Amino acid sequence: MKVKIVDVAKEANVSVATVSRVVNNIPLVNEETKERVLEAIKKTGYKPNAIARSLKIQRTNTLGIMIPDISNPLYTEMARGVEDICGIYNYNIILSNTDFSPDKEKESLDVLIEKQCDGIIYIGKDLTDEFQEILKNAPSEIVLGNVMDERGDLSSVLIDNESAAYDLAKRAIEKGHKNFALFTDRDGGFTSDKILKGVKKALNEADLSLDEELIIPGNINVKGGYAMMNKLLDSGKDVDIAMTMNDQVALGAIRAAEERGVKVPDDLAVTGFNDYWLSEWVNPEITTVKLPMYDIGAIAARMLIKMCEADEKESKTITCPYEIVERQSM
Amino acid sequence: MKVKIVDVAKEANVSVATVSRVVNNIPLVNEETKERVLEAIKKTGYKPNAIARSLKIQRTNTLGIMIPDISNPLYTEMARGVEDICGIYNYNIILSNTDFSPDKEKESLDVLIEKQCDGIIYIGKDLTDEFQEILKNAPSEIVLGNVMDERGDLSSVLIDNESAAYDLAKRAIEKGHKNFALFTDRDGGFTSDKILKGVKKALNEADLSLDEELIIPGNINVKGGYAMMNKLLDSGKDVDIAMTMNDQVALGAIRAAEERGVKVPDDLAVTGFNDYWLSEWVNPEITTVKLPMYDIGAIAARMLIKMCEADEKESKTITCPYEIVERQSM
DNA sequence: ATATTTCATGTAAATGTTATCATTCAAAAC
DNA sequence: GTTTTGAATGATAACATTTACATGAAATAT
Repeated sequence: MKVKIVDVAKEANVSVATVSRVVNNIPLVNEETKERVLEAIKKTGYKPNAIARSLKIQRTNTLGIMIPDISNPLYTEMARGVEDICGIYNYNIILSNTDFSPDKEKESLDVLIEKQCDGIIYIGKDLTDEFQEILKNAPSEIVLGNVMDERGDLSSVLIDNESAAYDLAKRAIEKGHKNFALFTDRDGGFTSDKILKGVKKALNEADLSLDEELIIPGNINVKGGYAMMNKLLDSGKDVDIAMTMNDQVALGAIRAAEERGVKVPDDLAVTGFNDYWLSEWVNPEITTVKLPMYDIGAIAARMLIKMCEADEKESKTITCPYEIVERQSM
Repeated sequence: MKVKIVDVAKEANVSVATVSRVVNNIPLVNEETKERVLEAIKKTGYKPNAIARSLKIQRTNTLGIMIPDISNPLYTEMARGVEDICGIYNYNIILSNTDFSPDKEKESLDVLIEKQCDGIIYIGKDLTDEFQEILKNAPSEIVLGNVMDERGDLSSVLIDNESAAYDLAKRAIEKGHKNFALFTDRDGGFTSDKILKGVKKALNEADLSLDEELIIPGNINVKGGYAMMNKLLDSGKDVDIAMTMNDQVALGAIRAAEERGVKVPDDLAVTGFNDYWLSEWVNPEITTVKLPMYDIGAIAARMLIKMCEADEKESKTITCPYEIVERQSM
């Protein structure tokens, strides 16, 4: 049988209130009795029941985190950032994979709310109007990670993907590239849109244009990159550079190119997006833009915890800096 | 103010008991009143309070998972396996990073127990006697993931790393390799020990021996691999093959070798361990052994949930199969 | 000496559920 | 017409805490 607060109270010959006081480090308890209670706790092996405690104090010290796929390197860094901050502030994390499925997202959110998470971090690649509405009405505090609430006012911490893509494209233009191909996300989404926009803007400013047929959609992973590059090469079009949405895609693309005898970067430049550790360990090393995914998670968590503790209700959006990192593939 | 069961009861003009019955899908409630209650739930926006429920029924439907580092590809797959199974059986996950720190492990465990997790999955690279004792006495059910309890009887699901290393080394010997180097974990641990043992066994059987000076310890990541290979090459010893404990290490090692003009696999073979998706996308593709990390997580979770639901207390250990996958680096 | 303050402790209500037991009421059985 | 059954519902005691309030004793002030 599990030992509870009344058991240690009996053991120490005090009331449960007193035990509760020493457990929660509330002063106003005599040093000597405190000693006795501590003794009793050790002897009985008492561990407070956080569930009962939460019910009473109406806080769980728990954050819910909705994330598309914890095993996807894109998201795992963010999760770690959240985790580390939670560790510092003594919060726990309930994890929920959503797999980009709206149904799973709704389900997850319900569960997190029912479990009385003090706050919830929503990480995804897009935010539908419908879900925005649902989040807005949630009883828990909400912060969006790497997702923008374009029509609403939910707090969020994100990256200016459009500028990042713009900068990277501009750099490419400066290097003399003129004929661009762009590998986009077949499932669309916020990030993909912004990158497309940024690239187009850079091209426009340089009086270049993007051949719509060279906007090639595919899956955002190595295989997808491999496939998209093959499609590009099959098209027979004249291209200087292929910009991708992600380093893994770039890796797959480079592989496909080299298998067909196309040298990167001499015959064709390739860029990644969202620096991944492996990108400087492959050959050629991938030129990309470094996005501080860990920081996004950490900042979002800190923000959320602040929202939970103070009732500082004003919603903020924080934009994190990125950094173009030029390596060998362009 | 949050709406609770009594609010719904008032709205629907029934007792809380009845509402609870319809929420929990207990029969014996009239179809018409059920309708009315459902209506009231929708109208009030009632969401059951899982905390209160858990307190009453003495179960949380929550699994705790202790994991060294969620952002480490080594562990992230396992986490995903756990997650998926939990999704199916309607459990939630409380995540706790331990960073290989015994102190953090103890802390984590306490928190998970206090939060009344029905079961806990411990993932690590080693199990100290002290912690084994602590786990054995924990009030929650415990399953070890990829960790062996050598002197105890805790349930676990693992891989026969020794055999895997043995098989891989044997394959190397068959290919004519004679002079082995081995890159081990500077921090030691269960996996590292077993691999060393397996390799030695294979060598012994072939009347070969392992030069103790060619057992090179280092960090288990790309940089570590890079450093260990440089150390090996600096030694000037005559070596055919370097076996590593992990694909990332192999990647770093290969890079170091090629930078020094040592061709892999022609001048020197390199093997990885624990197949990682990137290993077939780099050049040369890495020969390794594929360990079903996802499955370990999934099986551990399924086992744990079974232990929580039936009080099937007998402890089991399940060993998962591995597979040598020969690619280009050896 | 009495009144007042301060400190240490105890009592008990409240947190939002579930589940046991009791109750009601109608229909069926006698 | 009375008794029995059984289905539907309600009252309420847990579940393990925290905390506002009450109490009592000792110390201080009057």
